[in-house]
Amino acid sequence: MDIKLLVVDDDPAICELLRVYFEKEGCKVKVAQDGAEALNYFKLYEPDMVLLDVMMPKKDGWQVCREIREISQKPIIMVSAKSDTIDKVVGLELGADDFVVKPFDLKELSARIKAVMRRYSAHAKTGDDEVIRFDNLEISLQKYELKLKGKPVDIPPKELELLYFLASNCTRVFTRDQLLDKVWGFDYLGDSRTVDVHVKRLREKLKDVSDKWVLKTVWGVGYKFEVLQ
Amino acid sequence: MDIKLLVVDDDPAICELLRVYFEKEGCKVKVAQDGAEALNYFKLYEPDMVLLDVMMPKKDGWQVCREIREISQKPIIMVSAKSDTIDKVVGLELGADDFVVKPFDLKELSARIKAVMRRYSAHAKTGDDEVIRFDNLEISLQKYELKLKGKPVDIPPKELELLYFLASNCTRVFTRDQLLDKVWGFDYLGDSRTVDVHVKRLREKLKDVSDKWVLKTVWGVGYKFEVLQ
DNA sequence: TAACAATGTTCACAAAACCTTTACCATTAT
DNA sequence: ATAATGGTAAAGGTTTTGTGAACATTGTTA
Repeated sequence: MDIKLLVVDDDPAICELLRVYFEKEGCKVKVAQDGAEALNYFKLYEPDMVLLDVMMPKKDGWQVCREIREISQKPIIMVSAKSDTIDKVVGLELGADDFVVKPFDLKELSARIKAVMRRYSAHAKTGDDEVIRFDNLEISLQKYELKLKGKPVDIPPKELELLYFLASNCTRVFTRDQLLDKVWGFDYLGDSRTVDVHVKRLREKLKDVSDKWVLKTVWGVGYKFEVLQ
Repeated sequence: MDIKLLVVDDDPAICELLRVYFEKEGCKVKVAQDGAEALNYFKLYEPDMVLLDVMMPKKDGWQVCREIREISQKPIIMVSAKSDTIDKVVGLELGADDFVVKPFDLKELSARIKAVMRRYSAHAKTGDDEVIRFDNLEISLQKYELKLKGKPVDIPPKELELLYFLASNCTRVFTRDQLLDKVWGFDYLGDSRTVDVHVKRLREKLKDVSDKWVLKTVWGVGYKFEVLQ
């Protein structure tokens, strides 16, 4: 990975960790400790990508993200301690390209950086609205919207994310633990029966919508989005 | 939670507390009181996860973590009295999977163990879809699906696993005990007639599906998936 | 700030699916 | 013929899942 990286975090230990790791990966790394410094370095240093912590004194990550977006479309990955869905949405709305939750796995972060760079260089601006479609079903992550039989239906974020994940990996079975991992996040602490309840509520909403697909229980294993016929 | 746990702490009271608690949770627990002992037990006992105290006489937790990482990728949770960020960063850099601060809440610790195990097992098998195919027969472990003559057929997990095993080792005979071993698990305690019943139910489902293979009884020995012609 | 609404999580119990054992009969080998 | 082995139906018993309701959390509004 041969890119210029700007790391923005008020915690020197984390900055140092990231610097060491990504220099070993072959990146050039510049570090900024607060929002103002970040903006200065961004203009001077012209990095290929920004790793931006959300919680910082003075100017927070959202503000920095907004200001960078006024002058550049370079990819930004937000880093936060909160796994809050709203945060994720806010971040993506402000033009961030990805979102990583502390404590992060360095390997995963590295993979995400590569993925974002790939997207960025492939189509600098395709504005890819990732929409999943099946019979009478339409899910847009960009709009965070669910349409059944063509009509928008209110749905809580977690349910939407779960349905989106299952539908975009249709026919494949996932255990509850795998779903917690993929949808709730790898650092989620909680009961796997939570998945059951979300599936139950999804099924209520999806009842009588289509007979060409179904949220199926695979006994002893987990759930899958099954496509029929 | 059915895992083997290695607890490393120089305080016997804490070891005992953890041992009692996690045995009640269904784990097997081994205790080591210092770093050297920890490494020996790790090699001998082959635990699924290590709970590792940072501050210990002689060899400290960092050192133990480093040495375990030289021989294994098994998950490690570091336990420390300091909530210092530096500690956390160092720990994660050394390859620890999570970090818990004393005094800890047993429930939270338990939840973290589950979360780490989830991550670990999710990463461990980036399963390609291993599909078994014979005439009019298709078994996918990833989809947990059985197709006969191209059409999906509902089937309980044990039956699917048994058929999958036999078909993926076709023409070879297995005794009931071997099947219990391979399909049910080496620690399964039960009657070997259980296999008969599953074979019977499989045969019902597989009747009239194909004449190019068959679940055959090898008298006095066991069963095999036989390919004809 | 307090009350409220929406969402997410946990819990307990009911329901369903599945697995195992048992008993009895059929088949095979000697 | 008889002893050993396999097939099968049915009866529990166990595990897993569904579900309603309570509780917790978060964000919103008055």
